[in-house]
Amino acid sequence: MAGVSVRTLHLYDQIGLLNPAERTEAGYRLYGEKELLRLQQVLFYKELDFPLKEICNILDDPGFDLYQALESHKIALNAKRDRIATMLVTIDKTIANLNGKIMLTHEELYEGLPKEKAEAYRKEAIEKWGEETIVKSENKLRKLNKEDIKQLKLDMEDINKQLSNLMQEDPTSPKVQEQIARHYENIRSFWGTSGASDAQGEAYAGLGELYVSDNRYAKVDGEPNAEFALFLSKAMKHFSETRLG
Amino acid sequence: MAGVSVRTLHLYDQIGLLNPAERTEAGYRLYGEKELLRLQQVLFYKELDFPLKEICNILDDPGFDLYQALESHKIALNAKRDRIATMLVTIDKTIANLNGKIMLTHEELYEGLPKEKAEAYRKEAIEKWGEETIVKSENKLRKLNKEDIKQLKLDMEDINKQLSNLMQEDPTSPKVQEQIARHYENIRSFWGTSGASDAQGEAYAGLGELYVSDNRYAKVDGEPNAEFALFLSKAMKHFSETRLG
DNA sequence: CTTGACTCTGACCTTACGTCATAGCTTATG
DNA sequence: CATAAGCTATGACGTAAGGTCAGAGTCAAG
Repeated sequence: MAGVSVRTLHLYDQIGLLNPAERTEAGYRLYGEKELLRLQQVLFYKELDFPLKEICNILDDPGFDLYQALESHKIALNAKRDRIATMLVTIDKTIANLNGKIMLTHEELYEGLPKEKAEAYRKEAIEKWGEETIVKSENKLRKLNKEDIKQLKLDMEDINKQLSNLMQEDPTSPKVQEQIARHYENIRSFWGTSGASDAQGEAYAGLGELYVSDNRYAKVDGEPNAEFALFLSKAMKHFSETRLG
Repeated sequence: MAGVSVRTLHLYDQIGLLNPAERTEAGYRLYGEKELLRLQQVLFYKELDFPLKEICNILDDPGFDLYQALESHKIALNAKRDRIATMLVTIDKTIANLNGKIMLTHEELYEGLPKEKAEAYRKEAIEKWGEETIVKSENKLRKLNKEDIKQLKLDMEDINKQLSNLMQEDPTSPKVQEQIARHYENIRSFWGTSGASDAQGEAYAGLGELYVSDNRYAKVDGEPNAEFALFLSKAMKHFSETRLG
């Protein structure tokens, strides 16, 4: 009738938030105009995410301090909003990093695919991430010729091998950081320097976090290796703070 | 040890999200480094408000589409954030209206209080709503002399009497709207016109909503009257839309 | 050996309902 | 009038992510 389910009315009746005006012989609940008005009030506060118990107090306790309730509720909501904002930033970073890595695999895919399939795949990719991202990336890739790419891939393999052999070292040690510097330059060749340069540090550290949160990327001998991921992320974080910050 | 409770570890073990590396004879759970790393991943996604079940999939299902998960999660978070923003606006409006009404009662209080008590009350009020609000309001009130205030109060009583006698009428009828216009002017004398003028309409309609959501304000013969509140809010809404919008 | 601090399992509690089962009521139709 | 469709009532269980409690076992220190 008014956008609330029967079950909801049962519940409100049960907790004394909204009692029916009367019952029929058969026990059916009957609500009058007064109850509809009260329901409006209940829904108003429910829209503000007040718990039902507190709505009870607001409506029934004459000494209830509505001000303080609103103010503290406002503070709580602000905190929630801030937390969501933080989460959105983190998600965006994660997606950006994921895109960065996927670009690498793209290049591998494009290389070995017949043109038709590559075209179909491209369409799908555009649907997923939007045209802009894809086109940007392709433009970047076009500037690299096949020899460049092959070389970068070989370099990356070597860097990974070196780093996986240094896993027992301190991630901040010069030996490790030297390889990390190579790693960074290699990654940057794919990413280009299109991002705002002062954000590159964060992006690189974020990529390290990605390695930890998604085990598909940090591999040793072809197998995902969580310890290697953590090692890399520490080393990359240190690098970004000391050399890119 | 790592910011998670024992109960949490029990739960994660139970749902297969994080199983201990082994158990002692006595059944104690033992976690190795690998498990700590996995815990980091779990916490990462939990911070993003992913449900535990989905974290299971992210970490264990190799065919899981992390992109789509992140994108749709992002959409959901955006919706949540927007909803919270709306709630904050509504709360602010409600508080502002409440303040507006409280200012009226303030003036009554200040009038009859000895200076010391008034001063103490003022301090408390400043703590609650911030100095700016209070000072603004006091400046406004100072411009009105006692005769003005007395007259406004008498007018308001008359307006309320007239309106309560019109409760059976259509809230949009000219007779009602004529009294509502008086009501608006009277209120405005207290509020001043300090708000952005294009927001006055919304503020007035919002005051009407307040009457519905808080039964302390709309009274007939000194008694709260929910029907009168609804009648007033409808009439005020119509007024703000036709005359202030 | 005892004590205190820890762990184990199992169970119940929280929010605001949705869903289901069983039973009774109401109403339209044959 | 009988019956079936569609409503309602009550009671119960399930949800997410643990918190809290109870009773029992375990560990290290004094």
